[in-house]
Amino acid sequence: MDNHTVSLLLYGCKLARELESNLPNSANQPHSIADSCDQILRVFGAVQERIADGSVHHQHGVQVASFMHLPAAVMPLQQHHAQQLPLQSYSPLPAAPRKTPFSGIEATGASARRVAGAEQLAAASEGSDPAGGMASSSSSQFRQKPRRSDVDPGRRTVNMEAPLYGNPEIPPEDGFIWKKYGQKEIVGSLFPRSYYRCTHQKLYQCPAKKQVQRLDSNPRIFQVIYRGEHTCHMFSTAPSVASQSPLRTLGMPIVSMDMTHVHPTLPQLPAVGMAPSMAGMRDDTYTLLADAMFNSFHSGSNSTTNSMDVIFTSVDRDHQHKPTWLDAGEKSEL
DNA sequence: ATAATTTGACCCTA
DNA sequence: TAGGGTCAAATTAT
Repeated sequence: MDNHTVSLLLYGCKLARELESNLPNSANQPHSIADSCDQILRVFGAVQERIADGSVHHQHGVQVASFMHLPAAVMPLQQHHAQQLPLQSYSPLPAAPRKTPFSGIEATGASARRVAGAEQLAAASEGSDPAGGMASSSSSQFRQKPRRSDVDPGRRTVNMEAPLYGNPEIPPEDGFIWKKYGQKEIVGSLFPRSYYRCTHQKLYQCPAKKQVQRLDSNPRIFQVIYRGEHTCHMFSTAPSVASQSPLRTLGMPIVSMDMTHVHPTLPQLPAVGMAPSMAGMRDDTYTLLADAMFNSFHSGSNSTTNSMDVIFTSVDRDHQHKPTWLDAGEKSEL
């Protein structure tokens, strides 16, 4: 059995372990479980095929890195690994496409589907009454005066439908991690408005905020008003950056640790989980590779020597900064 | 023990 | 002055 097949096998085992550990949380999300099972089956199916084919794909370099060669078919849905997001279903609302928090971001696989869904949910109401549905259920007596936030140029409004499964009162995930800091009853609105800020606001001075309010006219729909841009393209909070990556074609979840996007006043961050050799890596490709590998492997938090160390040790050794685990053809593409 | 959420009070703007 | 946005102590969850 070649390294690639072994890697696939280990990957399948990893998925199975994750399914097991997440089972208590996703017991009421049969689709999530079904997706995980399906993916596990596909991975093991691929292993079976490779064994049956006697496919020997001799590879040099670091064994675990050959996950990067996984066929696209077995890679989707892995945003779940990146940040333990509950897999939720979105029902797109008819609305004109517009800028969203995901604008400028391309992705493939489930990640792309999730983002695309959010894009489709983008409301046509930017610049309109922030109370949105409130207006539909209230007469002009509740017409809100335009406030400072209404003319905020950085404001984006998105309508998102509640997940099909789970508690419909919980607003759907949008790929970022938010910390709730307030809730207000809004005059003329049946539902309170919740205020969230990026969970990394303190650590990275990320200014991103959002307001979430259910529409009076359709309580299943959440109007989400985003304000401020994420500067915390670190760890697993943001779908993030760089659209041109070979990884996207593999459907890898991309979560950037690109330090160039972090607030300029910040000191050099300790880069938790990063091997020292990451620090000097400027090339986006390597950053993205690192992100993908980090997110793919780091969920097993108890393994202190994760594959990242192996990978970047090998990268470090390579003065040309070409990962040793890439095929020659792939190297030439970088 | 720590992190996240709730909620009343306060501040700012129209 | 009303109402939206934020703060921060208290409460709850993990």
